Formats: sequence, structure tokens, C-alpha cells
Amino acid sequence: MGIQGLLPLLKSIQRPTDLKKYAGETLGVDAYVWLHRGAVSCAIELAQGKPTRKYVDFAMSRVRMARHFGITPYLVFDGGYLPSKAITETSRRKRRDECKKVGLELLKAGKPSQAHAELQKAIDVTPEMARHLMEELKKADVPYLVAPYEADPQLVYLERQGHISGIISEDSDLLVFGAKRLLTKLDQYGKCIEINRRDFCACREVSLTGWTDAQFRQMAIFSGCDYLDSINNMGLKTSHRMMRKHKTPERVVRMLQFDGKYRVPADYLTLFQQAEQTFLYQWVFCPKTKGLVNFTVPSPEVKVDELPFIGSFIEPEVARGIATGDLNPISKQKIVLDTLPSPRKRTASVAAHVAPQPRTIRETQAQKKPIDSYFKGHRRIPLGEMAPNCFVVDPARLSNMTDNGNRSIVYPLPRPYIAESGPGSSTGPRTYINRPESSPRILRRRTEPVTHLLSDGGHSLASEPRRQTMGSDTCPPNNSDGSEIASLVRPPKKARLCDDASSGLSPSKRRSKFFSPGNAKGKAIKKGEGYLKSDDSIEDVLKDLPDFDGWGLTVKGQKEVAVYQETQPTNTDNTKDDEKYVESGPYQSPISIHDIVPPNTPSIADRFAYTSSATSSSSTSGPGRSRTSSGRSSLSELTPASSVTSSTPFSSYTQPSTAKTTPATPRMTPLQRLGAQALGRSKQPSTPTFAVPRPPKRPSLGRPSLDSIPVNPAFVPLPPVDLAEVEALHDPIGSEDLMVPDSESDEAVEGQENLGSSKGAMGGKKIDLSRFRFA
DNA sequence: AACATGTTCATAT
DNA sequence: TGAACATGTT
Repeated sequence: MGIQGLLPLLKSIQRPTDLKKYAGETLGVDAYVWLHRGAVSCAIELAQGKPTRKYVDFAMSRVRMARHFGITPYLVFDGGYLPSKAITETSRRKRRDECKKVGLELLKAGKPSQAHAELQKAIDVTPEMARHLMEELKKADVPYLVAPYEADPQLVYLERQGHISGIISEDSDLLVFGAKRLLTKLDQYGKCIEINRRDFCACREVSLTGWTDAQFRQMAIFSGCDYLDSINNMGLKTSHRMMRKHKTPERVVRMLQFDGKYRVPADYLTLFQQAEQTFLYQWVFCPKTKGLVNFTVPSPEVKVDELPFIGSFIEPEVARGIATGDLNPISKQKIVLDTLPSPRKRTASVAAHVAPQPRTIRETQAQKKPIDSYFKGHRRIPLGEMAPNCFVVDPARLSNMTDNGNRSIVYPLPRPYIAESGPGSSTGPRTYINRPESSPRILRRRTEPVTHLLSDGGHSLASEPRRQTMGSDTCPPNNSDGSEIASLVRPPKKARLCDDASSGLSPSKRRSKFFSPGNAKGKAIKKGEGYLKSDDSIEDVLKDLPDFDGWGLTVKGQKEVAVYQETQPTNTDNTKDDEKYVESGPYQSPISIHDIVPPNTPSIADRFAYTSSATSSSSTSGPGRSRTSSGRSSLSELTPASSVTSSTPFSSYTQPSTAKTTPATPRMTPLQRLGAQALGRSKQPSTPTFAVPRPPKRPSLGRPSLDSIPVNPAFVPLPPVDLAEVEALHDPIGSEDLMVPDSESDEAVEGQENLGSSKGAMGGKKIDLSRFRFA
């Protein structure tokens, strides 16, 4: 459920994006939410307890979709129930059961549609179903993990540790947990909304300037969350007001009790603190240490074994079993797989010409043929998507994915069940007391399928080395697992932006930078949004794209379209088709693409940026990494080298020269651009790591329009952030909402969780906040 | 007037 | 299931 009203509250910092933008990266996925529709489709079967392949098939199609866009999805499943939520869960279950009953009766009564509607509410994906899916994921070499308890903190943990570069989910709770990059509302075209934690300070609905993660979290809890109901008449707005005024939950509660308008339960503060501690310390699985760790490293004075509501500790061995899906996260019993009824129908229909269908999951494991191979040679893929897509899903990926020029930046694949005997495996829950409460009744930890997989699964073997490579590649910065979980430390970040921006130039000057008509904004700006004009990307798009309805008419476009039509006769030049991921026949041989589309055809740039960029990167710079870093500078924090600084404010703004170039700009949020430009102007050395040489042609390759290609006018990325306001907010003297004056005390409050870490992260860098203090 | 809360509608499957 | 709308309360 999450925090209701949170997303609307953050409307202004939500940025329309495209999944393609993250091509080459690993994105965490809230499996339950992501696959919910799939569960809906087989609600009846689920309700009847029939085993079904529908769910698994749906899930795998979504995986293919992600890969189609160049994404490696890292699926995270929910695990056991948290005590904090136990009540909720049991009541939910009751409701489900009722719905199920009603639905089944309706079904008997011959009212299938009504029944289905009812059964949709009864959807319950069992660990067994999830496990079936995991078998497929293993085969497809898709990283996944079952959280010991909740998927949300697990996802954010993975993000912090650098295993994933963002999170796909609809759950606003992730922001409360401190997710840095949240991608919501993902549709079949790969369109989605991006919410970056670092943009919070630009929120227009409510001022979050200077807010720490702790304050944001507390605000969210006050407004009502999964762990604690809100006080009457306490919504987000009021809780925000209270937090802004009183700064700490203690004071807020005291004030609430003082003025009698609110009915505050006697133990509310206690419950509040428990809720917050649940947010902070609940158990997650650390892929590196292969054991449970607290989501946030507790300070010495926090005794995790005195916090029953964060869930019980689980022995590493059991936790590993749960993480891999071998053990039921609730019962801790080994999950026994019964064979699924039928082979994949979908696959069968699509790939009739391919070898005989696998009969059972285990049998399939022996086959090294990835599912995607069944799609080879089918043409029904939309145009430009082909090239990257092919690379990504090429069956050869099992053995030489890297060679294809498409390499996931983060491919941790921390499969605990593989290298489990690591000497460091005990490093995880080190300081914590093991509570064997959940009996070691596990027969054997490893289940047969896994062994099977290990022994003969070509892909598992192949992926092992990569995993290691990537692991070391990815993790170094954040090595100590959880130790420096400091995503916090926000204020400095902002400070830096201000610092950089204001140090060199007067506000007015800066403003002129962004608002000056000099930026070739001759083109008309549509819609009267005030902030529209501040976004260069729009202009670029408009400049390059005279008319998106008729974009196939341009000379360049024509050429491209022709090419794609050749490739993909079935497709019209409808924009939607361009973007849409077509499940049925998305894959083509990379060769054809290579042959057909010249690597550096600049012509594609304008409209089919996705294609062009992918092609160019694969042919020119090879590995996706360079493409990523160059193309989307805002992601810089994700690369290993920079992740060290990721906890440092605006590390992402310390962009390489590219950030300054107009072409790269559209990839960043307006805010980010602000920082980047400011930085560039002040000639900050910034992260040298990013001085990665990039193909000179890149700028001309239409990167700018990448995320701006409108499918329909509504999709034209309207930069939601008003730069003027941002500036105002950051103005030392200006805005009334600045919380900076109190930021110190806030730090103190939050100190326990990120004291050491923030220090470590900031290193020698000293950020002077004093100038942002009220005079 | 602003906000919290309850209800309905649309959408996708 | 979420988003838009309508209502009730301060």
C-alpha cells in the first residue's frame, strides 16, 4: 500500500522517462508488484489451487520485455511477514479468503466475469508459484532474490550496495526507505516515471529543501504507513507541516498531544519509534556476505535483538535457502516443486519450428537453450528497438554476453547457493546474536534443482565468472556491506549545488543561463507551463522533431523507417509501434541489424535515438558501460568508481565534460543539469573516473532526443522542475522554507544511523553549510 | 480555504 | 488498483 498520497505530493519532481535509458544496467524489480497483472490473469487457477504456468509465462514475458529494453531485471520477492505487519497480513488473508469463496461461488454460478473480478482480490502468489518462476529465472540467467522479509528494504539495500542502479516499483514506500532512483508506472512501451531522491529539494508541492532522509521518513510515518496507522486527520500535508515546524517526532507528538485537536493514543510515540525502527533496521539479505544484515547499520546503542518488530534473525544457512527460493520464507520448509501442467503455450506457438518443447522444469534445465532463442528469426519487432534488443537477449548471452557488446553494468548475480562456502560468509551478521528461533529443521539446504543446475547448467557455470567479475567491479566502493549505508547526507548535496552555482555567478546570471532564449529555442514552446522553457531537451526535441505525428516524413526519418520496414514489415510507422515492446516476436538476429543499420548513422538520431545510441555504442565503444556513463550522466553515481561518492551530495553533478554539452543535457533532470552546468562552469575537477573518453560522434547521435521522443504529445517530457523555484529555494537568503538552520539537530537525530558513514563518505571533503544559514 | 477521507471511474487483463 | 472527484471537518 505504501504511503498514500506520497506520489502525488512529489508530482513536480516526477520525470517521464524511458526504460531504454537504462539500457545496459541492472534494475531492481519489486517482483510482486511487477508481476501482479500476471497473477491476475490466472486468478481463477490460483484460487482453485491449480498449478498453472500462466503466471510464470507472464513473468518471463516481462523479463523479456526488460531485456528488450536492454535492462537486466533483478527480481526481488517478498519473504516472510514482518511482525509489524502481521495483523495487516492476517486480516488481508481473511479478506482474500472471503473474496475467494465468493468468487468461486460466482464461478460455479456461471458468472465468470464477476467471479474473476472477485478472485482478483483474492490473488495470492504462493511461494511455490514464485519458486516455479525462479526456476525459469535461473534458466534465463536472471538475477533474483527472495527477501527475508520485505522486498522494499531489500531493494533499496541492493541499490545502496550498487547491485542495482534503480528500482522499478509502484510502491512509494521505497522512497521512504531511501531509494535513490525509483521508476514507477512502467508501461509496455518502456515508458515510466522516474523519481530521484536528489530531486526532492525541488519539489513544488511541499518544500523538502534541506530535509534529511530521517525527516522525510518521519513525515511519511506520521501520515500513516504500513507499520503504523496515522492519527486522525493526519495526512501528508499536515505531517509535513508538523515536521517542518517541530523537527523531531518527539516534539511533534508532544505538540499533538498538547493541542487537543488530535486524538493521540497514549503509546503513539512508542509505536512511532517502533515503526521507524522497522523502516530502519529490518532484516535484509546481503548478497555479498550471504547472510542477514540490518537494512541500516545500527549504532552501538541500538540493540537489534530488542526490536522484535523488525523480524527475527535468520541463520545464514536458512537465509540463503530463502534467498534462493529453496525454502519457504514463512515456514522455512523446503519447497517441493511439483511439475507444472503444460509446457509454455506461448513459447510453443511462437517457436513452433524450434526443437521439441521441454516437458518439465527440470528437463528444461538440461537444455541450454535460453527461452529467448525460441524467438529467433521472428519478425514482428518494431523498428529501432531491434538492435539493442538482439544484443541483450541473444541466446549466446549465456556464454558470451559480454562479447556482444552489451554488457550489464551491474551483473552481480549474487547467488548464494553457488559459492556458499566462502570464508567470508560469516561476516554478515557478525555482531548480532544468532537467534535460532526458526529451528534448523531444514533437511538439506540445497535443493535438487539447484544442484542440477549447478552441475549441468551451462549458464550457471558461465555466469559464475561474470558474477565474480561484476561483483568486484561493482562492489568495491561499498565494500563493507552495509557499513556505510549513507544514502543520507542530503543537505550537503544541496549545499554543493548551491555552492557551485552561486559561487561563480550571481543568481541572475545563472538564471539567464537557463532561461535565456539564446539556447536555440527559436522553436515554439508548447503549453504554457512556466518551467517548460527552462528545459533544453524540449527545445532540442522540438528542433529536431518538427512534428512528431509526422516524424516519418523527414528525410532522415524516412530513411530510417525504410530500413526498419525492411526489417519489420508488419510495423507501421506509428510511434507507439516504435516504442512498444512486442512480446510475440521481438527478437532478431543482431547480424541483420548490423548489416542494415550502419553503426553511426546520424540520421537515426533524431527520432530513433534508442536504436542509434545502442548501435553506436555497441559498434564504437563496445561495452554498454561507456554508453551508459556517457549517455546518462545522472547515473554516474552508479558506476563503481563513483559510487563511493554517491553518498556525497551531488556527486552525480560532478559530471565529466559531457554534462555540459547540450546533447547530454536532456538526460539529466533540469536540476541535475543545473548542477552539471554550474560545475562545469566552475571547472571542478570532479570525478576523474568519468573522464572516460567518449566517441566524438556521440553528441551528434541524437542522444539528446533519446528520452524526449514523444509517443504522443502527452508524453513530451515536461520538465517538472521549475528552475526558478529551485534557485529560489537554494537561495541563501530567500526561501522561507529552508530547513537548513535546523539541519544540525536533525543530523543529531539521525546521527545514529549514519554518523560514521557520512563521515566516511564525505572523506576529506568539507562542505560548508554556513552560508545557507539564516543571517 | 485547505486538507483528510470516502466514493466512483477507468484501465488492463 | 490507482486516479479523479465529491464530501466533510477544522
